[in-house]
Amino acid sequence: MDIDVLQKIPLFRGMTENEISALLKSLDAKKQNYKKNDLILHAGSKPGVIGIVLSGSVTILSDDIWGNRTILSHVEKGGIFAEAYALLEDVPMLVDVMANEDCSILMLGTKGILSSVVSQNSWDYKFLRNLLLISSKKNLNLSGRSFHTSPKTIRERVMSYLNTLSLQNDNTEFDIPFDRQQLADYLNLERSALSKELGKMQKEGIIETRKNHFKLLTP
Amino acid sequence: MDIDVLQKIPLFRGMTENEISALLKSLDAKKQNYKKNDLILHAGSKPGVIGIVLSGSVTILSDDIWGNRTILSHVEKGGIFAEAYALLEDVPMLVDVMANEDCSILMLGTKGILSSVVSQNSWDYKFLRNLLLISSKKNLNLSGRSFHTSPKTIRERVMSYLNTLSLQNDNTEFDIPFDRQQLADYLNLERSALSKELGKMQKEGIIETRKNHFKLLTP
DNA sequence: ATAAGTATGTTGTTATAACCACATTTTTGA
DNA sequence: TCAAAAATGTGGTTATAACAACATACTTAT
Repeated sequence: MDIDVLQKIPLFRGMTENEISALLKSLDAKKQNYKKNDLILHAGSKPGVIGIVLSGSVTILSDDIWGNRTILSHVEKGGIFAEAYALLEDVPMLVDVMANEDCSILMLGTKGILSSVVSQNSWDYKFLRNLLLISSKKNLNLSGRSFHTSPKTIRERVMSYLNTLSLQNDNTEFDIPFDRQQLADYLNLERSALSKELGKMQKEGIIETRKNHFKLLTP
Repeated sequence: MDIDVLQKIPLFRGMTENEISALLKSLDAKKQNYKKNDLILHAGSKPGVIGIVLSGSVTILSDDIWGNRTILSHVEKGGIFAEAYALLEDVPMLVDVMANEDCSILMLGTKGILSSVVSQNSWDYKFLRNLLLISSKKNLNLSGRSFHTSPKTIRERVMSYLNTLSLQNDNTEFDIPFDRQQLADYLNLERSALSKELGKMQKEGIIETRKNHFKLLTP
């Protein structure tokens, strides 16, 4: 295990090599390799591990009992998955985790990690802190998306999203990090329907847009 | 400040009275009262505080620049809000927090709480642990909802939701915690449209339902 | 037991988003 | 710089969800 690789991962930020190797031993770290489409964790189980993507990427998905598959998200190199399930030990997973391509995963057994009431060693406090930071970021992303996708009309979803971007940039003019297809996916819309609506909004003088650059107009 | 009241709040779980009062002092705790519809925190600001609802309840909402208001969620007594923003100190709030009724709020200034690399006292480790637990739970709830609301058709959203409940209960027969209106709100649907679809699904022999009891049939 | 109130179901209409097929523009790379 | 590919836009059609208005069932309190 290359400790110096791990030091660059957000989960291990601020930790010394010694702390990381103590952590790995203590949490029974196991590196595992998967082939594309291998099932890594499955819905209904309680694996009690945090998965860290060392290479490749994984897909979070769900198959329902009628056979429909839905892709929920991807986790890239350096990202972690299943951490919420690992911490809430009695909640069964509601999703599957599958190898999106050949990948290697580091599994940390977190059983009982939240049960001690005091910091026991030099790394557990940092580990909790990093987990909390990651969890908070995921939270903000999730609630932002849920916010943008709750309106029923395309217009409202777009407005909600652009308004947020404007706030974040503290400017009515800004770039978005998506192309049209990605924006449509993010807002749970059909691409061409989104294009159509953006066109209308321009004609109505509400926005100006070219590629991923947007300008909000308030007449 | 009644410490024994705080001990019942998840954020302070496992802490002694001494620890809680040390924490309150250290985090510059301030109790504040708000009248219904008072703005407690506003979009664009970086308050750097965790809000704890001691009595009453608050609403998380967003007003966009075109004047449309969207209600995002409610936080009841004992719940906390703005914690993700408090921890990610440079992210401006994307939402407003408003008093849903007369309420009293305990504000904790968390500035720099994540900057120390070691546990400094007897409460910070417990505090981080509780925050992480709360954050993880919010995460699971958020991603679950986002999952259930991403399909475009009513049928698929309902199936997704019921399938999850079935998994959680490890049974094809279960009760849901919503009435029809609440389920519609949760799935971002119109109530009568939901009723219609549930009726269809029963006729087709996919489900059986009466009130909030459901049974999944797989023919 | 009954009336009032609330929740749920039903029907028909309308608005709108998905979908499809293709045109146009932009990007890429040879 | 040109051809190919990718991204984006447009128009028409269809499916479906929202909406409105009302009927029925189920609760609750008196």
